[in-house]
Amino acid sequence: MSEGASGRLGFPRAMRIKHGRDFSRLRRQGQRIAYRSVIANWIELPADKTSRLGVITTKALGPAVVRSRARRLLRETFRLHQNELRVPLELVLVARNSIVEKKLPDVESDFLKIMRQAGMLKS
RNA sequence: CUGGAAGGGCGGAGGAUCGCUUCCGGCGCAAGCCGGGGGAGGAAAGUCCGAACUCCACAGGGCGCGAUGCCGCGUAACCGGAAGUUUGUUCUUCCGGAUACACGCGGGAGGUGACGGCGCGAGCCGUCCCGACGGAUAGUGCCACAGAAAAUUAAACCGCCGCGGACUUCGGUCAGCGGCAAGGGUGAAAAGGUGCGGUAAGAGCGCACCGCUCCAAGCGCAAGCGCGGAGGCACGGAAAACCCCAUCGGGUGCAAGGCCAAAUAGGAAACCGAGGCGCGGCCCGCGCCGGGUUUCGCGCAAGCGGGACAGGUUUCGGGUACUGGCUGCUCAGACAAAUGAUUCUCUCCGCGUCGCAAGGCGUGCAGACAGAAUUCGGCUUACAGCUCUUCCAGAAUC
RNA sequence: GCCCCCGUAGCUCAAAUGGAUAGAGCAAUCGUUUCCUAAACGAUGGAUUCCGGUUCAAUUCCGGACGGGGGUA
Repeated sequence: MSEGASGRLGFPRAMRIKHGRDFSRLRRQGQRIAYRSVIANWIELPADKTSRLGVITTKALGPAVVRSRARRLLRETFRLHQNELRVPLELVLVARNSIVEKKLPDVESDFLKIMRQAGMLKS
């Protein structure tokens, strides 16, 4: 059913959170953990659904080129590690200021630390 | 060769794997899958100008408001026409329009800022630089402080000169009545300047020269320049104060505006025509309301759509870098917003290190500024490094 | 994306149509008082966001840049 079962690591547009009400629902009702460059809000989904991701990069982060890069880093991180999740999630990642100078491995380690702390990773 | 100034050009190349997005073709009931093509910039930025396009009313007239203001030439998207081409209202080329009160280039007043030259001097000439440049004689107001006086019959504070008078130590002193714009002083600015004559002292009062104003041969498409002549000289500054004159501008902005399956609330649209109410900043004017007739559609979120032709290849011509044709590929289109991640090779540059050197090794996100959002032209700002042209300075060589 | 506003000491505000020393409160520093601190009193320093232009003269007028804030589906 889900692409995770086939081992592929795609991230098409259908897996993105687009609506403002979805964002505000997750920010208000979801679990929340912040670590270094990332804040995560999430809600667990039933096992037959696919995970969805939304990314928030505020204007305080910097100009457009900086915000775009932060968004791409967070999206790439989620794409590479989506199959390691124990259950599907609706997830919102918020970039913090410290992400600006970081490279992909740093962001990956921050993300995995949060997911491990939340007990969301497969053992 | 090194450094500086001004003005141009470029802003890595090729590949692999994993992703995103769009178009075309194929498969599939569909979700989607497979193959192929495309996928950020010179500033995409700031949103400072202007234009296209959109709807509001057909965008028209007046008032108000805003903008622009020497002259000439040039220019985009867009619009129209013709020819060729295409399944096509597709695409290409040419011609014309559109327009500048966007902007670019050139020129001319002006400033007299910098340097140089000429002249006793006032001043003039040359080179470079700046150059938002209608009107101060349409009117109203302003020019602080200082100064006697700050703008129109200019003006006597210190002065200069004359007259008669008083006093006198016979040098002059004092007050009075007149004349004078030369000198001093104030100021950003004091009502032409330099000299000679003239005079009681002075004054364009007279003369020469310089400047100014007016006329003007001739030159230039024009702004304008100006041979020559006339006038004793009038006209302070500021319109980036209000304002006057001329010209231009209606507002709105792709979050404009258009189409629409399903669901929800129950109305909505078109036409007819007396009255009431409202609306561009305001008016002419226009819109809305209730009534009748006809029709089934409208608003909101989603979706569709508005939405894209600018570069590269080959070769030819003209040039200082470059640029124009020919050929011919067909090429971003998202909407919590694609254009990314990892990595290899090659060159460029910086740093470290080894080496006499050539170069080797290591290191730094190809290393700067920066990410399309309706389109086009311009302006401005940011920018590692490479590179070209011209000029200037220094060093070396002939 | 599009459309609008605003910039004066460290902070909050002045300076009416340009005119000379840019002012006030709080804060800061120093001193007096006190055994010490606070309060009080006295004194001091500190600013027109930046770059050009107009003008004799610019916080004020004009142009540009920079920074900050707001509206709009």
